[in-house]
Amino acid sequence: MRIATYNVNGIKARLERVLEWLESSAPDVAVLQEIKATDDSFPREPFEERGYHLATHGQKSFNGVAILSRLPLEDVVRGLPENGPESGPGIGPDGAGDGQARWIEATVVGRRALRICGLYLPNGNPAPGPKYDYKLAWMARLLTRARALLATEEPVLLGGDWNVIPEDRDAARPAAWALDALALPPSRAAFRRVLNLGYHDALRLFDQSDGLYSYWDFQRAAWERNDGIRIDHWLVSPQAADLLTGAGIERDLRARERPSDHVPVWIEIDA
DNA sequence: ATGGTGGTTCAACCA
Repeated sequence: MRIATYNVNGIKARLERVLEWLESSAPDVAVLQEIKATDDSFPREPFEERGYHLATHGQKSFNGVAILSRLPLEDVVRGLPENGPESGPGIGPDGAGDGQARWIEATVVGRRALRICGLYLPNGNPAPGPKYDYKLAWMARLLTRARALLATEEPVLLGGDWNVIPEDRDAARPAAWALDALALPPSRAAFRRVLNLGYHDALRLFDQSDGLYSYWDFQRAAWERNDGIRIDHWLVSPQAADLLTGAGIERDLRARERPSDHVPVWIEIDA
């Protein structure tokens, strides 16, 4: 089964690109981020006509996540649970913990049942500040959820725009990101805490090379200069890692007309 | 230090 993550940066503006990609890449399941649409305004029909089941968790103007699947989506959960008050600030700058639509999960049953989570982790800039506090609090909630999912001993896939550059080798110009919320040590440590639970960075199980990027800024000709970063990831549980047969980045999509600033990252899983 | 580009919604925010 081929499973992909794609930050589309606006489903309405990107609809044709996304439909082309579904045709050419043919993922069985896809998690989308930054749909920037409410559940009511998401263009469902083009996806359903192409044989995809669809679950959205959207909001007006910003954020928003979705899951597409050729197989039915079961037990859909929208929103990341809050931690208790003992675990630190769980609310964002707007006072809303789950007011931002950044998390969706569902089960897809092929030959195995897979729990698939799509996430759009807060950017966190500028750091320090309330937005960075929100990022770290959100990552603490994510860690709690990741731990609970691990306890099921089922294959779990955490895919999306993590807004974390895990290591310096994941940036063309690491020094330029040293003080950015995507690369600050607390961001990297919170990302590693998920790995330390036992999850694996799927791409790194197959490719240890430098120069693997999933995002190039629209500004300063970042794509033309290959000034990229790797921030879109699949973190997979041990039971899911057992089934993995490949992973990759669809870099070429960044060169198309009116692309997203992100490209899809996929995994292939024997399930 | 600033501004560069793009999406959404409609002056400003987010990335």
